[in-house]
Amino acid sequence: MNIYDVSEKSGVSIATVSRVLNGSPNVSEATKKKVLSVMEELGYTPNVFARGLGLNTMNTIGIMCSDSSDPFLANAVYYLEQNLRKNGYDAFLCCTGYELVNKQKYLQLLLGKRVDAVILVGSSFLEADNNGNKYIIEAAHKVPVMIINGYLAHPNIYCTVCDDYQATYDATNNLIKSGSRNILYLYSSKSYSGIQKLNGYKDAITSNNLSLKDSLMVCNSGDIETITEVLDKLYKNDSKFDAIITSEDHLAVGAIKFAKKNGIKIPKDLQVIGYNNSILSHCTDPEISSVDNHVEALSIATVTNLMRVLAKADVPNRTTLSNDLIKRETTRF
Amino acid sequence: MNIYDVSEKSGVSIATVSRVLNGSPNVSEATKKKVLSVMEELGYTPNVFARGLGLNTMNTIGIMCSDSSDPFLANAVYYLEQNLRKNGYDAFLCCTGYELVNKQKYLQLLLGKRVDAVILVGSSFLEADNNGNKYIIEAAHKVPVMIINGYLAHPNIYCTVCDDYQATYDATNNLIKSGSRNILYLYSSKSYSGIQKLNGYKDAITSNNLSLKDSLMVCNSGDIETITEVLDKLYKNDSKFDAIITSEDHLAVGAIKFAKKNGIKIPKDLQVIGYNNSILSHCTDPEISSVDNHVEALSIATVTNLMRVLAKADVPNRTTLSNDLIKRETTRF
DNA sequence: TTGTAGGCGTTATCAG
DNA sequence: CTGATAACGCCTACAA
Repeated sequence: MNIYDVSEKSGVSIATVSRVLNGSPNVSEATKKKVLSVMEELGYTPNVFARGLGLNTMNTIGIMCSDSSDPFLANAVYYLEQNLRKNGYDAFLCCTGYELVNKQKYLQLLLGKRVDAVILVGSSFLEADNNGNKYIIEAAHKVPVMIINGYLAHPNIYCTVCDDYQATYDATNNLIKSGSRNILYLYSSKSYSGIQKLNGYKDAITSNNLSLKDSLMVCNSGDIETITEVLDKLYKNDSKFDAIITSEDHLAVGAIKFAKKNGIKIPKDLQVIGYNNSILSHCTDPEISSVDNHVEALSIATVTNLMRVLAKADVPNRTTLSNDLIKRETTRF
Repeated sequence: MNIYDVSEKSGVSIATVSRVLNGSPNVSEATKKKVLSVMEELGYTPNVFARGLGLNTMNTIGIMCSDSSDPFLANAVYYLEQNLRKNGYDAFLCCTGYELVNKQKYLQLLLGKRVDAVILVGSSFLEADNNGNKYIIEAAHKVPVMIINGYLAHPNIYCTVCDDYQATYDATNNLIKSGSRNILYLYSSKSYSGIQKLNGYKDAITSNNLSLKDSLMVCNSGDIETITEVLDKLYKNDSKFDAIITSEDHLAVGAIKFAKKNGIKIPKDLQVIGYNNSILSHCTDPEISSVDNHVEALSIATVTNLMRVLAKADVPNRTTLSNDLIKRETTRF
């Protein structure tokens, strides 16, 4: 079943069939109608491989994420796929894990599949060491590279980030204004956005003339239970804190559990702020005030930018979206 | 940069280059070595479109799920992608939503991309009305169709399901054995697995000589807050229940919140069982006893079966995996 | 408005 | 073991 069968059955040349297929205006209404009806009758579907061979594209975008089961990333992947499809693109999903060698290997695989562009979801793709980002830059020589929540200044790389610095700054500032003095910053990774948030925290502390303490900046990549224990230990070791701001909702869940365990009242004696405004923030009691980073908006902006890039339109290297704190029951302001 | 360039530079014909490319044994060690080094030098990558055109496959599998941001589905997609890749296949992701027309449309799109098989994740793909499943059967005429958590008896359709009937039966049974008499079954959808669970519940009730009450089987697809309200209303309307078994963890979260709101002690006066053993079951206080349906095992079994199908090996139409109840703090047994 | 013919980069079938 | 050549199915000048 190919273009020749259609051509034969409808009594026109394959060129005309092809024209109909691609909506060329240079076809008479009559033949167009005839060809279409024959296609329908035969149940003809153009072969994407042959088409790809000629046009050197199959309208496919590669989505890379370290772990698509992470709630934030899962959401991003979901919205990306939806919006890509709206624009006629299919999405290759590629879960790389967190090791550099795998990220490199999978990016190569994707390029080997001749995708039209690559979208990297999550700042975990950017290494602190710039050497670790070479593979991304190399890829950008071949196809546009879109990055969500990470920034790399290079031609053909387009980043969509949310303003994590400002959000954390504001959140910390609000905690201070509402009376907290010893604010613990709890984060799980030193990725691009992890650093942004950390800086927001630091600047808010110092600009309020409070002193920055290393003991109040804790990095731990463990799960809820681990986090609960970590906080417990800090507390028992006489670390004083009256607020916790986190880089991920599950860390905030750990904070809630820690407080309950030790009979600490939230938000009276301890304020807690989560990040991502995921379903987790609704599950606990009290429910967690959390920073909403607008995954959907991030995803839409990324796809919109990508479409412009593919259309050779002008697109800025970085697009920044603002975040909003969703106030629930773990904050006093 | 194509096979001709390599051929020319290495002084052999394109046929030989192709043989090297495909690991044919009929190539002398010497020429093989030479060709490989030239490929390396030129940074040659075979064109997947041309290859696809010849072989009529690009080693691609379509994954369809209604909503990849749902924690359970997100996990499944993650494990599927990982295991497909291990077997040399790439995955097209396709989030269809819950409307039949879209499911049909997207399945066509996927087939149009000439995928080697399709995996449907989640029982939401199976309609109660068998007419609504025609599009799946039609697809099975072209490529193997794998279904996770759904069952459709038809050639070239292979289903991997977890034993939701048994799990719900056992869970309900345990609730009864531990003293509960009025058990509320709370579910969110009448999908294939939704029905399985419901039947397990019913049979456990009747086989314990308790009476089945319509008022104790509640279907609601709302979010946590909605569920809390629904339970609240039931309670205020004097509906008596001393245990709640749910078809999804978030429903159980709603149950916890309802209990807290009304000062009901868990598990003393109310036992609660969740489903999916997702991160949500760790977030609440008390933590939720939940049925683990082994998403990873389901995904692995599906991919394993698929690989066998593609290799023309014999595969049963249905593979059933058992579930396990993970006991936490909301049950007395 | 329509048709002819060449090209896209592989694979596979025959000869040698 | 190697090489020439015909598919694979579509797009697109160029010609008519």
